[in-house]
Amino acid sequence: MSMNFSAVRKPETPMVRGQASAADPRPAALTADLRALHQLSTRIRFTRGETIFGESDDETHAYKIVSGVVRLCKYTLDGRRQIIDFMLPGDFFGFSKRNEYGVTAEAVSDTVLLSFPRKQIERLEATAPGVQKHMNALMSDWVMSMQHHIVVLGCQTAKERIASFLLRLQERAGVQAGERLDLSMGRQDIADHLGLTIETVCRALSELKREGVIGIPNVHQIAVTDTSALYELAEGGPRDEEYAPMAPNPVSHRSARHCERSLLS
Amino acid sequence: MSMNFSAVRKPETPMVRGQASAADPRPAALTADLRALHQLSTRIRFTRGETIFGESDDETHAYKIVSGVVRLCKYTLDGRRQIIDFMLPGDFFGFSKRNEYGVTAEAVSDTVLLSFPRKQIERLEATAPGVQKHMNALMSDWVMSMQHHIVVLGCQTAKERIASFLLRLQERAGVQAGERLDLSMGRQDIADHLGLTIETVCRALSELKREGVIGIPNVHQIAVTDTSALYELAEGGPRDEEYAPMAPNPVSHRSARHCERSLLS
DNA sequence: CGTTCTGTTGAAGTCTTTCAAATATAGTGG
DNA sequence: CCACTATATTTGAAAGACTTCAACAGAACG
Repeated sequence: MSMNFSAVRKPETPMVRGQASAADPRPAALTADLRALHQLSTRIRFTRGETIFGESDDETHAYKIVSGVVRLCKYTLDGRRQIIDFMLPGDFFGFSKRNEYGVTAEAVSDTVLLSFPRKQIERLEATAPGVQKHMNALMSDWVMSMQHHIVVLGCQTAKERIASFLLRLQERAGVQAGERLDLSMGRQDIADHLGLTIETVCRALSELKREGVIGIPNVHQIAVTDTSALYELAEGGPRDEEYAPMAPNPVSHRSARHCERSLLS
Repeated sequence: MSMNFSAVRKPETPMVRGQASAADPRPAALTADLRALHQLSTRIRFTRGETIFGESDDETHAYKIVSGVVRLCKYTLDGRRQIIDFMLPGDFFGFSKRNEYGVTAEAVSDTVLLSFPRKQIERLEATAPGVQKHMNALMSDWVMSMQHHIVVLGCQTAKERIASFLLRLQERAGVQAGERLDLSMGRQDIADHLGLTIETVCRALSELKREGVIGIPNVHQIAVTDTSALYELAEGGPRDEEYAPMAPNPVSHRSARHCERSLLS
């Protein structure tokens, strides 16, 4: 069973749309290189549900999202689906330094993408050091995000997973306090991302709503009313608690009985 | 909550120990570069349970395993632990292009490592193109492996996870058919890697043993007697079934009711 | 050879899934 | 613009898988 990475998201940059922002904090030479990168791109549209590339397709292009949302998923032989991650506007995906993508990319909503020929990127990487560095940074962020998601899937309860998901989406989408979060993906997509069933996702959302942590004005919008409550759920402790003295309070849920932690060291 | 990647495993190379093998299929210049890399390394030992580096430690060194096993893990504020992956002899870990490691590395067994100063690697990357390529390949493999693990955690039952784990370990360790698989890690480690409890790990192993799929000569060894049975469990279908026509048979477990797959396209 | 740690098995409890049904939303054609 | 159909979401109730608690067995170690 073969697979590989092929997606990454812009680090901090709030939400650059199609062009490096003028307020980009990176050195001038670097942004110049990136601008060169953008010269190579072509605009493409995909409609809701459309497949952008398949897991074993030849990796000919990389993509950057202008608008819309894309899901990167893997299918098992018996038809189970795991959504590795969602890609939001400004995110870059579909490059893996390998021959096939390793994940399937599908449009969650109607989507506009910039398409970059792989050959061109590689040529540019060789000459423009900024591009190389940039790609590495993207990959680094992508790995970070996957590590985090492994923790979510490995250690968290349904409600905690939903909390993590909402917080991360809120951050990435650059939603301000008080603003509403747009969910372009359906409940089934969320379920397949978090390793839950659609019913469990619904119930967890309903419960958070009942508790007053979030509001659900309509199916595709969430209003986070109590961010710190979400944090406590998602991170397993109150916000801003700079690394407590290791396993401080008696843990309640999901196997946390292994706080030995190197008796030596 | 910050994190980043910092580990990778040699791709196909069965199990190089400390030095690039003579049978290395890569171009000569590349292996020369890698040889240069190895000039930079220092030998270090760690004893069972010892911490090699912490999640937020400054990323000063990368490591390659000569012998022993290392676990890369993340701890939540309330003390839950998730083992992102185990590193085996020949594996390279602890480089992330970021400032901190993002994961904690601990010796599962007594371990001998080669330690590479980060600065030196970077210098070498700049001059030796082979090193740069090599690092990218390692990172690419690492991402692949994490994507696979996300599928395991997101879609699989306890028994399936154990099957996936055993198969992957068997492959990586280069265990031949009939040979026994050495488990240096304890049951709790396996549990924390697979998002299960230690009891569930035991029960799943016992069941596989009862079914005649594996043998357990002693706690730290597994004899895989029926590899294809393990495959069917791990991959959700028989071995060598080149991409069935999408969701062929009625799926039994863990939410596989979403086989819409782009009605357009 | 006893103490301690790790692994194994049993039984009860919990959370999530599954199955089922109702409600809401979106899309279509009149 | 409305009625109607298809799709998506929500909720309930029962079943199931995994966890938790508890006790025991076995290996490791001094």
